[in-house]
Amino acid sequence: MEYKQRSVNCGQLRQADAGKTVVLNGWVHRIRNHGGIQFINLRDRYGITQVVVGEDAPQAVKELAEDLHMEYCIAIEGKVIARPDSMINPNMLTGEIEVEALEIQILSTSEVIPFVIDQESDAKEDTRLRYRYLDLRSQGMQERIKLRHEFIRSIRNFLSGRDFYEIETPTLIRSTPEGARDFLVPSRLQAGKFYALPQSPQLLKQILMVSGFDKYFQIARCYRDEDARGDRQLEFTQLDLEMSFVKRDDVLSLMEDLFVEVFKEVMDYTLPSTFRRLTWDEALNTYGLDKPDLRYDLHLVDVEEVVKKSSFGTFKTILEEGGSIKGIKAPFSEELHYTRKYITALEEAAKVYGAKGLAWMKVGPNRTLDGGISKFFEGVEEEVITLFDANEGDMLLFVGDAWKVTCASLGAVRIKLGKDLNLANPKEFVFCWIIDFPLFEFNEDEGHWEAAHHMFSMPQAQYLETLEEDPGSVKGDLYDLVLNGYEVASGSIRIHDVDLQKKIFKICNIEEKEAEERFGFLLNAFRYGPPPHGGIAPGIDRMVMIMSGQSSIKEVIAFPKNSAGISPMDDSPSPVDQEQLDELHLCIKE
RNA sequence: GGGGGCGUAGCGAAGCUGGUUAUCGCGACGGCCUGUCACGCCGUAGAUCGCGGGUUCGAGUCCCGUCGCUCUCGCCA
Repeated sequence: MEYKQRSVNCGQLRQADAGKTVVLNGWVHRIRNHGGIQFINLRDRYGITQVVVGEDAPQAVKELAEDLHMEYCIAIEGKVIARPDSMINPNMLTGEIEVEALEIQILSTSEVIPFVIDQESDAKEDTRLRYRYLDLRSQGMQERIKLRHEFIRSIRNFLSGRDFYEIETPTLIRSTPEGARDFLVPSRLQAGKFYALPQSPQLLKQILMVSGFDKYFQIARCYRDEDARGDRQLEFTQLDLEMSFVKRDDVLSLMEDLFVEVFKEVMDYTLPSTFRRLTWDEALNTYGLDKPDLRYDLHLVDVEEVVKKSSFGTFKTILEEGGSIKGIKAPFSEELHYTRKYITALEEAAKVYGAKGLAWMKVGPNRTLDGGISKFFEGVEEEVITLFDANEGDMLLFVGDAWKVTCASLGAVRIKLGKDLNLANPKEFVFCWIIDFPLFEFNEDEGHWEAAHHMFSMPQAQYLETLEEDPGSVKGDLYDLVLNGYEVASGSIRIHDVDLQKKIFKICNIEEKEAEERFGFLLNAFRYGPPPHGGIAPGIDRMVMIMSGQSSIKEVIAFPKNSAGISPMDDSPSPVDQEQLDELHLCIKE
């Protein structure tokens, strides 16, 4: 079809363009028909331009204009007119001008759309995903997809400038069933055998280090067959990165430099040149979780000493049994009243993470304690108040339980308070490092130790001697990067010593034969002069989500899946033909 | 697998303790309108109230079951 191709886009024209004859291509965003005069807002990726069809317009244009409907794709040829001052629309990029239509071509028509394209679609997520092609037309989605592009481009620029090579690794790889569940791909050529989609390019990038590509990165798609969450999809994108001859701090400072530059470039946001570091122990003890939102300070307080002096038997028993008692101060608030109902809501948040209850007391006038469990603290009020740096109207909340439960429960209370008290500035971005993670955790169900992160992370030097005797105490050269309460990157210095690697396998209850089967190719590579190396992998989707102020990763992925792993647009996953199954040597179990 | 929330017209919502013909906005359709920019005004159509069963004289509303969506715990090296 012959049609007029655009000479300008819909976000471009200004007063200075007045008088020009232009062609615009775009979608009919809104029509305002006043009888004698008609306004058409024409939209494309770049903006919206007002087109006028007035009394003087050619008859053919007037007739065609009457036929237009929302989301028709059209071409307009017209003359740029400067609007008189009184008609300038300051809310539009192109509000200084309008285009007087001389010719209109309908490039394609649209059926009645299921929801109106607006700044943000107000349709339910399910509907938005079914008609994702329409949802993506909204300004909000367009902006987020653009931000994502610029974020990735800026990362590529920075790393290329630092001598990194971007190297692709296969997405059909060997299944190594640790960690998350693998997505499997049946092999046609090798009957009964399967590829797996990578949970991350972990082993391949380590092998690239053995190959001498000492600075590698990749914008890598990763696949984990686990239940989705607001910040988790079946497939997601990581900046996968690895370097040789580096120590932990080299990786951390590279990331700091990277994000300082990228945030400046794509957000015009100035980050500090280094990020705060918390050890894993500190993070849990102080904030209750390993991904604290440090935009606000609200922290947990260890109250074991004062509990010992109190008469609160329940808590004392917990201490005697090796548990942990902590508290948090909910600061006095004009807006939020600490009613019974609200305390119950906080308690519910704590219970999700295993707390049996949430004890409380109020700080009264003249440094007194009221209500709740305050009667058990007679005589030590001053100590409690000092400990929390509390003032009248503050509420003190306590959990006593196993250390992890206490931390996690109060961490959840902290997050709820932060949300309800609006403590976090949505325009602020606060990074921090969590370092010194434990290398192993004990799997109660299976009765053996397993890697807390993955099995290729280096134990810290001072634990090398006692590795096997006391795995629980071993800290690894592991680090997470946290942004506004989300884990946005995770990495470690890797093991590059075959014997040490075998020792780790053994602690994780993996027999030599089994290790050989699964990771033999890595161990083989390690026989030929592997360099010391380490890396990290920031999650692209999560970071763009946070940067764009969203709380769901789906808002920054063009075609995401829903929480059941279904793509409502193309209705995948879908059944396949018997023929396909036969070729793959598969049969479906009823 | 567990817990919370939701499901009413194409879309988004209201519908309190059960009670006539299920309401509103957007959108659609018809009409009027020469300066709007979320245009305005008049009118019209459009709903097996997710589905199945039950209680009742009477169910969108109550009960049981079921399906779907969503958030979340578990899970996510």
